[in-house]
Amino acid sequence: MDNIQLIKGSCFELNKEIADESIDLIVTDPPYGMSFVSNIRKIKHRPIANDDNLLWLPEWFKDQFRLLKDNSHAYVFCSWHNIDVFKIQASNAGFQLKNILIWFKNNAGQGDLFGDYAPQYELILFLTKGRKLLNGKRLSNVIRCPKTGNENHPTEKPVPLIQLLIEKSSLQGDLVLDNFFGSGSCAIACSNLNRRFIGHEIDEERFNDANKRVQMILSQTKLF
Amino acid sequence: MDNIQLIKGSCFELNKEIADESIDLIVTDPPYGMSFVSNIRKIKHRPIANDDNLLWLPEWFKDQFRLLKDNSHAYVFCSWHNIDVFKIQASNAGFQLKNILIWFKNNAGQGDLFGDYAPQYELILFLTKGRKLLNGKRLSNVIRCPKTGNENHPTEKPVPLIQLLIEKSSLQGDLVLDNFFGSGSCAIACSNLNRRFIGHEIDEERFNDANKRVQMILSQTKLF
DNA sequence: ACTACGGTTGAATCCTGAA
DNA sequence: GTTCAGGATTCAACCGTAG
Repeated sequence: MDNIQLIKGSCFELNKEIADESIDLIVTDPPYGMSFVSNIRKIKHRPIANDDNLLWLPEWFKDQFRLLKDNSHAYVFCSWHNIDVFKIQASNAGFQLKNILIWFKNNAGQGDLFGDYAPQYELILFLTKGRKLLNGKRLSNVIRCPKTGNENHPTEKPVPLIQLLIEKSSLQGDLVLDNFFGSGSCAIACSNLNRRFIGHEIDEERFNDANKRVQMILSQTKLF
Repeated sequence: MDNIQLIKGSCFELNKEIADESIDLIVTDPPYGMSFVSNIRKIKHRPIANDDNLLWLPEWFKDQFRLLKDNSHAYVFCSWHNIDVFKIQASNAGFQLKNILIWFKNNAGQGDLFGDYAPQYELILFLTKGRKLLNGKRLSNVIRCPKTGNENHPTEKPVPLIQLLIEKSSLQGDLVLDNFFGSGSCAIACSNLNRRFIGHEIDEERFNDANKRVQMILSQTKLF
């Protein structure tokens, strides 16, 4: 059985195949519910699946709570636009919202150029099921990390950022779940840190890209 | 008539004396609804009035909306603990939530030392009534500013931070409202920037302290 | 190690014009 | 009138390179 499992398909279906309380850590970047299509690039990226509404969110959070072991952590990215919905639904599902972390990016986004402040952060819900201590020294809830990304994955999360979260909340050999792995940053972080990984991605093209990216890392790892 | 008016009493009552659409800008730091009593200091500070629940929030936001001129801005501090309530009630009152700013402090707070990330920011709701452009160059929605404060006012907001918000969203001579002026930072910022100010504080001791602080600034200003 | 400088980028929103 | 789709737009911060 592979330690890094990338599965193509809908997490809403595929989660049913995962046993209750079998996951040590959740790190995921779900659709924000913003119908986001970047307009900055000449070639527009494809819309993000399930990004047009958040009707799936309540059941999804409940499923995450079911899958996670007791005394474990979950990190869920979101934006301030829907922070109220994410916060309320995470609580409804049984999670304790322990903190809201700030991913403070290197450069700002666009938006209303004259009537608004420039967006330069994203939020990360830090959720707990039971009580678990964080590894290592105490960190701030404002985390500075340069953005990565490309035309195919404008919402890609930096591997170093994901690695930080994984190291704070899991040990080697632990099983990490990411229902929306997108560009595959979490899989790569898990590979780098010797965590087991199971992830889902419904978009075929994104799945293939991430698969290539991960396979390249895995093959490099084997070489040394 | 004084340009800087500090009024002792409940804003819920005293707002009734203010005419509709007579305020150019709102900058305020209401009770966060956390029943916050600091354990850090030897002399525990007195509980914050109206901090045991947020039942007053819907009507308060509606009143703020009534008082504010069209095409104007409001800045309301809050913490992530109740961001959902603040966000929803601000919208219900008619405001557009244009952004959520991050006040990124220089040093972190306490809290759960082993099971949590250290709190190092506070949130500021950036609300609009109608459309108004920001003055000056485009700023990030993450604002770095060192924390100030003392034993009497553990939640004191830095004058430079308040001045930044006031300068972005108002002109000289404009009238700024702060229903919960606490340590009086907003009054001082207004004095420094030649804005008119009207503010309320229900706690007698805090009112007196702020009054002294402001009178000292005003008397210094007159000397030169 | 430090400074200077050019190149690149951005989970967006507004406005316009067509339907 | 109203909705909707598509195009145009900021500049500050950061990075990499060179001196």
